Amino acid sequence: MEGYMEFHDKYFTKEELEKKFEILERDKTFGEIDAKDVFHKQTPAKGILGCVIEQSVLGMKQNSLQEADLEILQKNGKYKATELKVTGVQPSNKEGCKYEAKEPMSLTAVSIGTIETEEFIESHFYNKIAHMLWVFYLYDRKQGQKVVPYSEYERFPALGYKFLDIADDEAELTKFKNDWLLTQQYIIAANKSDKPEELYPLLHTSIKDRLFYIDIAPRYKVFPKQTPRFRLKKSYVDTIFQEYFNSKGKKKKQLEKLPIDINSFDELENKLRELTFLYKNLLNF
DNA sequence: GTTATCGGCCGGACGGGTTA
DNA sequence: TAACCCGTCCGGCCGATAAC
Repeated sequence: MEGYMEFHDKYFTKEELEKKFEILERDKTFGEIDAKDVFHKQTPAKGILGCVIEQSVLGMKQNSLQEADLEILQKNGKYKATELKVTGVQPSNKEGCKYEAKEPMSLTAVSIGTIETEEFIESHFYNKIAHMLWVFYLYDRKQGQKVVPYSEYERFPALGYKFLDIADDEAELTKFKNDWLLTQQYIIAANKSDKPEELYPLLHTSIKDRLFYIDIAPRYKVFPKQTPRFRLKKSYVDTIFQEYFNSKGKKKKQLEKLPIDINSFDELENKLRELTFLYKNLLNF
């Protein structure tokens, strides 16, 4: 099919998407949003809410291709590959906080055998996070309900959506790059040892204290075969949600940011050491 | 100091789709 | 058709805090 544009229904302008997604901001449940009745015409499976968005909101056909969900037309006439992510929030007890992220967001595999030779800017990981469109919903437990069965997902209300272009935010991208490099370097080092297979399982444990925005799960295991995957930490997912939810309706309000630019825990520790030194000298003075 | 309770996080199970 | 891949979901552990 090279040379031909295969038929796809995933091409949109940003304005088209915003128009179609208005329905997500009107306090509707997914059952109400589900015009195509995906809930009852499709075998209950994980990711059913994503299917409702794709089919009932965007009018796409069911597809599970291993490629970006959406292509969004830019001002420059080019299309921008964008990942659609549907993620849940739950009621929060934290002060001044109605909802909080429910879970970390899994992204893509830590491909051992590939990541070693990748450049960050061309990596699978980068391409997943560069441009995303997040849809939020309330994971609405009934009294005493720990887990909500799939059959009840249709009563979950949509809470809106947010475009997230990490690729366009250099400071944020630097932090993700740092996390990714720690992962890559660990795998490279493991490969150089006598028993790489014994070191792969220790990946996350070994570097988690230095990871800023991502974590890695599950642990590498040969049998039954388990391959580790990058995830956005729950705390990161929550930050993005709060940023959206707090500025919803009102004029945009940025969350407080550190006055200095810190991109890794190493840098943070250095800064703290500087400050400690500074204050110690002041006190001795 | 010791035990009970809670909540967050780690990491692995599940299961559908894809690939060899 | 079996192994593999990957996104979602969730059990259970562990550390913090409360209660004794």
